[in-house]
Amino acid sequence: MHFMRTRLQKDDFSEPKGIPNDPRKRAKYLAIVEAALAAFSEYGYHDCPVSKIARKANVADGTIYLYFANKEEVLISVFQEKINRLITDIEELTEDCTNSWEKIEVLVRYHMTTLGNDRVLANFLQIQLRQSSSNIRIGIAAPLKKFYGLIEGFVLKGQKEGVIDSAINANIARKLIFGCFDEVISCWVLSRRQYDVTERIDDVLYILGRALVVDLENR
Amino acid sequence: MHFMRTRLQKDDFSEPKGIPNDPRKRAKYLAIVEAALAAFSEYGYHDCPVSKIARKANVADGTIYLYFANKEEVLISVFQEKINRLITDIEELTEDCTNSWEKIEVLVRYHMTTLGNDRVLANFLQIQLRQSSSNIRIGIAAPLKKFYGLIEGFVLKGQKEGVIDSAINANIARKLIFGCFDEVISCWVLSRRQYDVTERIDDVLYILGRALVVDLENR
Amino acid sequence: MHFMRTRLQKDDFSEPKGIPNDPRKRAKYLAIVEAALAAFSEYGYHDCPVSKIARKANVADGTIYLYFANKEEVLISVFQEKINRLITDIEELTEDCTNSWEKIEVLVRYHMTTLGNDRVLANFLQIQLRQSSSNIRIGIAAPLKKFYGLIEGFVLKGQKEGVIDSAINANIARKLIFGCFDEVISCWVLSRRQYDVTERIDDVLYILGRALVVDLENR
Amino acid sequence: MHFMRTRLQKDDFSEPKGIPNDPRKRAKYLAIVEAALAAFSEYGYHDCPVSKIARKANVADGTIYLYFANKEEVLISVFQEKINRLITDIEELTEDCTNSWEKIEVLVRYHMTTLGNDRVLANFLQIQLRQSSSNIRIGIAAPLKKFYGLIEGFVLKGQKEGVIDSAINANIARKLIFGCFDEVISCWVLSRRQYDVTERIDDVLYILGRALVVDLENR
DNA sequence: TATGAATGAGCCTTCATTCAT
DNA sequence: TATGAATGAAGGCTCATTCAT
Repeated sequence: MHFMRTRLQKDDFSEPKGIPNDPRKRAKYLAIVEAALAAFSEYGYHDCPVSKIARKANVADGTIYLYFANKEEVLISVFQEKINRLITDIEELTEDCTNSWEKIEVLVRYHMTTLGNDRVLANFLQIQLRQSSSNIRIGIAAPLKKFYGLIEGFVLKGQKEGVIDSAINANIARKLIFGCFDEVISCWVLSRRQYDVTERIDDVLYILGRALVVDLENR
Repeated sequence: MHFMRTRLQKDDFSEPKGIPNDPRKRAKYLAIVEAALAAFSEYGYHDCPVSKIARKANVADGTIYLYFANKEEVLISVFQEKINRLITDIEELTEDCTNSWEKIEVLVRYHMTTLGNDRVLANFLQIQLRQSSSNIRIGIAAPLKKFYGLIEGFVLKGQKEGVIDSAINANIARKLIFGCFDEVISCWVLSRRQYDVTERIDDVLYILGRALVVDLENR
Repeated sequence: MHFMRTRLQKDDFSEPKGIPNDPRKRAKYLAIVEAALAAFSEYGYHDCPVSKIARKANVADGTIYLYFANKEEVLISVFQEKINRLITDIEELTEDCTNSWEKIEVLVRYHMTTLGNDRVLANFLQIQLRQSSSNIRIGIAAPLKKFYGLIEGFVLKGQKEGVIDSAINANIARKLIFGCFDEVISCWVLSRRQYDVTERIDDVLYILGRALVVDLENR
Repeated sequence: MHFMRTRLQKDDFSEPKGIPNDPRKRAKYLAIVEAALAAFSEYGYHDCPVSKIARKANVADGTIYLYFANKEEVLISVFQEKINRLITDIEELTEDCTNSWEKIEVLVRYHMTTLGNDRVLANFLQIQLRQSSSNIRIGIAAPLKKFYGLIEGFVLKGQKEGVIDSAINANIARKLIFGCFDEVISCWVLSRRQYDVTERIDDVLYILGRALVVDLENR
C-alpha cells in the first residue's frame, strides 16, 4: 500500500524516526541528509526523485525509508540539521558580544557569510524549502521558531539594554531583520549574475542599524 | 545550476496565448485565472490537479488548454494578472503624494491592506507562488521586476528629494522594504492564530521610517 | 510564454535499456516482449495501451518502464528480437546450400513457413510494425537493413556463381523477392478467408526462379 | 457523445457520406481530400490532428464532419480518390497496347512515374495508408481490390494470349508485380538519400519480364 | 451551410513507497 | 540491516467529435 501518497491517509501516529544514536547509523543518516541537501538544491524538491538522493548517498532507494518515514521527512530533517547548526554557531559566536545590537550584527554577518559561501545550502534554505506542502511547513515550524526566537530575543534584550529603540515592535523587528537578509540572499541565489553577497553585508547592517539602533550618530 | 534543468524546447509555432481580446473569451480566461487562484491557494500548486481548476472554473479540463499552454502558464498568468493590478493601483494612488517616502508608505499600506483582506490572494502570492520550478520563476521575473522597480524607484527618488538617507544602498533598501512586509504577510498567512495584519501596518511603517527617512525626529 | 510546452524533450542521455544480462531480468524482459507482440497484434500498435501489454505480461504498468524507455522502444525491441531470430535461423539453415539460389529458396521457404504458422507474429511484422512513426522507423532500420542485406548478399553471390542473371540489378532483385513474399503474407494475414499460405510457397518460388535463375529449363 | 472514439461503439449504420454531387460541395470535398493528403503525408496519419487538415483546407474543424463521418473516412476517401484516378488513367493508357505484357509495362511505368514525381502522394500511399486500423483496412479494401484486379486481369489475359507463362499462379504474379514496385517505391520514400526512382523502372521491368514473359530471348 | 469553442475520455509516463530476498 | 525490483495511483495533456450560434 502506498498510503503516504495522499494527505488524507497520512499516518498521524507515525513517530518521526529522528536522529539515530548508534554512531554507524548516524553516519548513514547524515550521509542521506547531505545527499538530500545536494539533490534538492540541484533538482528542486518536487523534481527530485528519492532515487536521486539515494544515488548521491550511495544507498539503495529503500534504505532511505529505514531512516525517514517519507520524502517530506527527509526535507524536514535536512532543515533541522542545518538550522540547528546555524543556531548553535550563532549562540556561540554571540556570547562575547558587548550588546545585543552587536549580536544582531554577528548573526546577520554569520548567516549571510555562511549562505553566501555555500550556494547549495542557500538554494536549499531560500528556495527549495519553500516548495513545501503544509505538512512540511508544520515539520519545519519548531526549529524555525527557535531561529526566529533567537533574533527576536536579541531585539528585546537590546531594547532593555537601551541600544534598540523601545518604540519598535520587537516581532516586527524580527521580521524586518529576517525578511531583509532573506530577501537579499534569495535574490542572490536566483540571480544569473555571479556576484558576492557577502559584499552586501555592510549595506544590510547599515540599514538595519538605522532601523533599530538608538542614537545612531554615536554608534 | 538547477535553473537550466530542462532545456526549453520552445515550441516555435505556439504563439503565446496571452489575454484574449474577444470579450467572451476574456471572461472565460479570467474565470480560469480566478479559479486557479482559489485552487492553488486551497491545495497548493503541486497538489492541485488541473482538473480542480477546471471544476472551480466550471469548464472542462481540456478547456484550460485552450487558454493556457500548460499548468505552469496558468500560475504565471494568475501572478501577472494580480501583480499588474497591484502595480497599477499603487501607481495611481501614489500620484498625489508630496514626497517619495509618502509613496512608500502608501505602497506598504495598500499592499498590506490588500493582501490582509484577501487571504486567498495572500496565500497565493506569499506561499504558492514560491512553489515554483525555474520555468515559473522565469515567467514571473518580468512583472516581479517591475514591482521591485517601483519600490526601488521610490527609494532613489526619495534620496534625490532628500527625504531618504543617501548613504543607503537603494537596492538593499528595496529588499528591506519588500522583505519586511513580505515576511510579515507570510507569517500571517501561515499562522494558525487569526489576527488582523493590517493592524501591524503602523509598526511596519515606523520601523521602515527609521530605516530610511532622514531627520526622523522632525518628520 | 510557453516554456514547457512539452514535458520532456526526450532525454538525450537515457541509454537504451537493451536486453538485460541478469537471467531473471531477461526472463521478464522476454515476457514483456512476448506480451507486447500479442497485444500489438491483437489491438494494433496505436490502439494498444501500455496497460494491455502489462496485463498480458502479468506485470504492473510501471514495470514496463523498467525495461523499456517508452512504448516505441517496446515495439522496436519486439521487432529486433524477432528479426534477429529469423536472421540467425536463416543463416544457419543456408549454410549447407550448394548455391545461392538454393539459399534464397530456403530463405523464402523458411520465412513464409514461420510466419504462415504464426499468425500473431505475421500480423505484427506485416501490419502492426508499419503503423510506425518515424522514430520507430529509425529504430527498426538497422536490423531490417541486415535482413535486406542477407537477401541482397545471396543475389550478388548467385550472380558471381552464375546461377542468377547478372543483368539483374541486385538491389531491385532484393526488393522483388522481399516485396513478393511480403505481399503474399500481408494479403494472407489481412484476408478473412482462412487458407494456408505455406501452400503458396512453391508458386512463389517458381515465379522468383523465373525472375532470377539463369538457364531455367536446365535447373 | 463521442461515440466514434472506440471501435465498439462504432455506428455501423452510418452511411458513408460519399462524394457530393452539388459542384460547390464537391469542390470543398476535394479541397479537404487534397488537404488531408498533404497533412497525412507531412505529419503521418496518427500524428495529424483533424485541425491540421482543416487549416490546410481553409475550413473550420467542424466542417470536415459535414463531409466525412470521421477521420478514418477522410483517409479512406483520399485513398479512393487517388486510386480511382490511377485506375482510370491506367485503363485509358493501356487501351492501345498490343498485348498484356505491354499493358503491365505501361502500368508499372505509369505507376512508378506518377509516385516518383509526387513524393507527397507516394508517402501517403506507401506509408501513411498503412498506419491503419482494421476499420480503415475494410474501407480501403474495395478500391484496392479493383487495382489488384486490374493487374491480375492483365496477367490472366497475358496467359491466354501466350505472352505470360501459363504455369504461373496469376494471383501470385499479381502479388509479385505489386509487391515489387511497392517495395521499390516505399524504400525510395523512406530513404534519406535523394534519388530518382523513375530511373529504376527499366530494372524493375527487366526483372518482371524475366519472371513473367514467355520466350524471353525473343522479346 | 459553416464555424470553432468546448468537451472529456483516455493514455503515457513518473515516482513515492513497499517487500521479498 | 540493506537492497532494488516491482507496484499502481495519479495527473498533465491531446484531440476526435459535437453543437450552439
